[in-house]
Amino acid sequence: MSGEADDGPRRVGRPRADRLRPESGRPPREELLCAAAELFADQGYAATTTRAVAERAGMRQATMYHYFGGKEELLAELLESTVAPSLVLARQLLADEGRCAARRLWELCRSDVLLLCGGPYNLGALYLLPELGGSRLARFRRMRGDLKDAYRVLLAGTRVGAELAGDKAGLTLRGDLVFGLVEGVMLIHRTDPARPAVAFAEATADAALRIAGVGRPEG
Amino acid sequence: MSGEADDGPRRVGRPRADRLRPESGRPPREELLCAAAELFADQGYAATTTRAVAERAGMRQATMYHYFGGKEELLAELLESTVAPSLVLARQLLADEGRCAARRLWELCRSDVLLLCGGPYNLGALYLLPELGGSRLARFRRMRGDLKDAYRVLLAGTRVGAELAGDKAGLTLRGDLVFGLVEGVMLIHRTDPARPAVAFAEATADAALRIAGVGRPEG
DNA sequence: ATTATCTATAGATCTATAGATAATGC
DNA sequence: ATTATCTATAGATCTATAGATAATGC
Repeated sequence: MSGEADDGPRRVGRPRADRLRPESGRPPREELLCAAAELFADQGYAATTTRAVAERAGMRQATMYHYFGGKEELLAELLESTVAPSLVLARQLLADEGRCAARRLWELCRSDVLLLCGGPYNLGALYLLPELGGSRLARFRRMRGDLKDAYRVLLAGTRVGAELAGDKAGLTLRGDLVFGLVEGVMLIHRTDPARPAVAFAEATADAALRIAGVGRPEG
Repeated sequence: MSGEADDGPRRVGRPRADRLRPESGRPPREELLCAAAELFADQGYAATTTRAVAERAGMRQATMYHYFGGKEELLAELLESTVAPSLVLARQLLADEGRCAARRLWELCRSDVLLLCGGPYNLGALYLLPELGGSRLARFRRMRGDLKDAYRVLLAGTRVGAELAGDKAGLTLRGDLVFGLVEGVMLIHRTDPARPAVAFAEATADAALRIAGVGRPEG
């Protein structure tokens, strides 16, 4: 009994005004990112106002600028945080040359779908925003390009990849189709978010290998 | 020699101000729709202003309201005009029970991709807009749902569909994956619009049948 | 008279900044 | 003193309407 409440608001700075949001406990920066993720995915980037983001995070509009330089900074950070884990996994899988390439490709697909559809917000929908052409998002686009390359390299390592070794365009096409499926299923998920994500991710990975032209590899 | 210029501007009403746009000759309503399609697909719906649409169509902002009630009306008309031809084809194919279901499914996929990627503007990108939840777009959403149903019915008619006859959820899942691929490849097309659309459409249809679990049917 | 367009603008935003305020920390 | 927040607002939009204008049609 130290004389203060549970998770007592022993926080520096002027207290917040409305207590509409019930003090999530998370740091404000994180609250802002989550609020932005949800709103961007739901209503789109351009249609989301800084006021909406801030107020969903429990603070007034101007306070957001204490943490972020503007809306675009929020978007860039969200996008990069979404693609980064996939890229880490992709590099691990690329390096793990002992294992069957088809199996590694399957794992990458599964993990990607899960990451994009499994979270509390439909982060995957961010990939579909038309604003991705923006200049500050160059780093994200590069990361996404690297990820797509990883898909292609893994595909090239499969039995089908070996068959297509001479046909560079054909290999790129198949890689793009696989990558397109993985990103495309996020649209499906948006339509029907009730479906269990894990089974959906595995079914998508299976389908990706069928596109590639190899069957599902054994565990 | 009737005494007037080529396609002489014998048009009623006050002449346009700037002659920045070189008189396309098409009716203004159509010019507006094309301008909107291009801008919505490129920059997104919310980020596109009525001024931008009107001026790309060669008129002043206010003049747009002579033809459309507002931005949302433009979007609704564009979306419906995009999905309508697919739906017509889907119904024809559903009725044509004499032919192999897999072959019909292949044709639907091919035609859809071509329609969405092949046009002068990337109309397919409109499907990805987050604004599709809006109330005035209910009719479009219903049409899109009907189209998805057609995919499912055609899939059910294939050899694989017969195998899955008992497994309703499994059949829905496969149908969604096929439909997801077709819509997803538009993302790919956005990244690389240079690739020839016809070959791309056929490759996507092939991939769709591989997802479904049937090989490419003969001509 | 009818039509298609224009100019002008009211009203409603939205972003980003300036400066005040109310906590804790020392 | 430092920090996180607030209030207030300037400046820049953007939408939609009102009303004028410049053609053709009769």
